Amino acid sequence: MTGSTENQRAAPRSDATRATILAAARERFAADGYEKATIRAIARDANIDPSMVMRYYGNKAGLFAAAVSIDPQLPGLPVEPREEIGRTLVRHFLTLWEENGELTALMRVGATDPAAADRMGSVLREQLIPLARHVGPEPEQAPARAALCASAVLGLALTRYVLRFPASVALSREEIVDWLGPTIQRYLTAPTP
Amino acid sequence: MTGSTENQRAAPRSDATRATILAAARERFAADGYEKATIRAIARDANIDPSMVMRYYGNKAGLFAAAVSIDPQLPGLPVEPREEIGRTLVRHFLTLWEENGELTALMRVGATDPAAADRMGSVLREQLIPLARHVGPEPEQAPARAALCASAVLGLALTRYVLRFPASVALSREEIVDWLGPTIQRYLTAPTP
DNA sequence: AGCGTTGGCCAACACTTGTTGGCAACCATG
DNA sequence: CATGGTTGCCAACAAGTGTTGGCCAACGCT
Repeated sequence: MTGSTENQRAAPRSDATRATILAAARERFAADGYEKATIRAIARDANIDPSMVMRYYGNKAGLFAAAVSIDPQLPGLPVEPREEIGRTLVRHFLTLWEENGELTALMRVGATDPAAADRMGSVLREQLIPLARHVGPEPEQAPARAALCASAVLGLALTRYVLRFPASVALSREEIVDWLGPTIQRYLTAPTP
Repeated sequence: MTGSTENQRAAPRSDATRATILAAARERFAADGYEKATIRAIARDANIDPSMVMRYYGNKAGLFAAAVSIDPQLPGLPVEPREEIGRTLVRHFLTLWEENGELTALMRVGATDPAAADRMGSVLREQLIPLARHVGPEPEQAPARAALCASAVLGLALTRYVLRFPASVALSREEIVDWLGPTIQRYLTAPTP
């Protein structure tokens, strides 16, 4: 099964539908969450038979795992104007969220599924906390500071992209950066209050 | 059917199981979200037959509506040391969240169900925005300021009570007040950045 | 006692879900 | 041409869902 020693005869057209399924899955998961996004609905969106989804991705969990891959490249961020890191982070997360809607899906699912929740937590553990340790004072406070940053960023994502509060959706990118930037900056670098 | 012109003969013992069902429903909804919290599971928790749930609450939606009633009495808050309103609000929300877990249920459900999302939004509309209008400068900015406060508070609730990030759970009540208080204060009262 | 009302359970319905196996068409290679 | 693997669809399965109606036991009344 897909174990190919010499599979170079031009991409089979299955790859096309494979991608189509994945795209449909992303949209559905983002829009409806895990349970309400049924395989049948996803297959219908992709103009494909439900059984094909199973063939390509094994089961629903596998499809979800494939649909939502997350890695905000935090280590690649410019830390340099150190008093600007708050704004930089907010901008980074905003583009991240607007470019791929899978993040919304991940939040919707994480609200009920522990596995997805842990997946979000891994970003905190492996990227945000190290960043906080690197950029802020008193390294042993890094987890707390990072958690606060996460709550600020995810809170905005929640009200804006998941719950879609009109007042939150109405905020412009610049407003958000101007308001949230200093908050993140303080959470990361300010001395303990 | 239940159309009673004269139903005053002392609380029937059905009220007891009625309450038992409601309690079980709250826990299940909070723990599992709307779809995964099945009527059968709730009934099992309440040591009752599933059909009783239907009899008492009509249908699943009705049960959820009854289980999750939310009204943070924001208007009743002391606004007075006006430079303390940030801390006051954070403390208020923390106790609110710790006293009744239905709020966690509401967030879990709001992540996928638009009706529940709107229900959360109503709190913003009817209580937070008026508060922001009353306490902050430039009343026409009240929606934006209130939305930012909501994102901060809900973000913490998300990471702490829903996703249960260890780093967020580890925060003490005082730490949270000390960190989030100034943030809310700034969102509400600071001049436009 | 007999009566109706109430609180409760059981079994079943109709439906949707994820998932599986069999079968028809294609397409490149021998 | 034949062959074998790929790509796809159809029909069905078993399990779980919300929901309904009928039946039984206990209680309060006259």
